[in-house]
Amino acid sequence: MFTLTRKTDYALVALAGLAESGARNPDPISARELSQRYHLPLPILMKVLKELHRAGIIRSQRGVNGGYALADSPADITLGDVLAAIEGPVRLTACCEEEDAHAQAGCDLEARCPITRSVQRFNGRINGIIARVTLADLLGSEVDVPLHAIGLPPRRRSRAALNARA
Amino acid sequence: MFTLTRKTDYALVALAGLAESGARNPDPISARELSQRYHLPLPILMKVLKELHRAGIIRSQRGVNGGYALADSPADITLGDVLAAIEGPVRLTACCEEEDAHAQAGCDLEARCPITRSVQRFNGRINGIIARVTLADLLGSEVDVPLHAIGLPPRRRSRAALNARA
DNA sequence: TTGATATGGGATAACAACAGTCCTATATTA
DNA sequence: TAATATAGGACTGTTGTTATCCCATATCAA
Repeated sequence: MFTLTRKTDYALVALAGLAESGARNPDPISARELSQRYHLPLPILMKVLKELHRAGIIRSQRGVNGGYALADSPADITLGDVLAAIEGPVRLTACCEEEDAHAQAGCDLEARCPITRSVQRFNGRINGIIARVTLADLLGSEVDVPLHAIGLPPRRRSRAALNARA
Repeated sequence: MFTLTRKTDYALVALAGLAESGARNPDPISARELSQRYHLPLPILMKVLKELHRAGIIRSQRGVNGGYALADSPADITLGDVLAAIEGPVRLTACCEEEDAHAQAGCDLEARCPITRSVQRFNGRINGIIARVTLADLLGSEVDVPLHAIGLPPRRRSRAALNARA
């Protein structure tokens, strides 16, 4: 279904909160405060924030009055960064390994597979897109901007629509 | 991770096989033959083919010399059709319900969520893209064609790369 | 120095989705 | 009638997600 995990949801909301707040105030925000502001379950949010910190997306301040703040400008934090931090690298199939890895582990039909090349190329496109959508885009409801000049042929009718007609 | 399920993998390979074969020969191909040709596990492949048939993507012929064939030209079968048939509709989050549905079921932070609109828009973009990538594209290793004029700003360095530098 | 606050790093268990197997019914052909 | 092949669904083991909890460490203020 291509659905984001709930942890990723929480991560995006929390990052949006940090971005909005950080624009006005340099003080870090605690997990508890974020949890209350957006009604996110505290234990899971804490876990998510730890993972974002480990990935270098946010910086932390321990102790009283501590909390988290973005490590970079919202325009420099991408959806790809967040997905990689929470869910791991985006790979459509097992044959879409990272460049450096010893590729093609697991799939034994590789040799005669008619779609490996295309799937790998499409996987690259997806990674290219999520590497360009930034937190600033998500905040500004400007997702259309980085994607609007996409230049594709007209959208096809869905199969469901075709069947409904018959 | 955005990973396709194995059933979707099998579906795409099987459809590619049907497309290639159907271009030369109108006879249907059995599940067993597809299984042998591409080394796909037969029981799961049979299940997948049934689901593709129920979705109207392929047509079937029962009995001796029976099997499956594409219901349409490869240029008219989209990745979106296949994903919807095997994995259900593509939704990034719970707040990306189908247009007709009674939306926003489940997420209780909806009201103050800072990213709902943008995520919904991005979800729409993804559905637009998978509705334009066809089986013919996947077969012809021409996925670049429908996506190449994407006109996006340069790809950003990944966070991992930035951290490695430090 | 002590206590309160907050993050850092796991360990662990409940739950849902996926992957895979199996059985029976139905249709078609030889 | 026998063999082949799809139609439909029940069922189970595995995996990944979701969620909770515990203890260690750092910081600040009284």
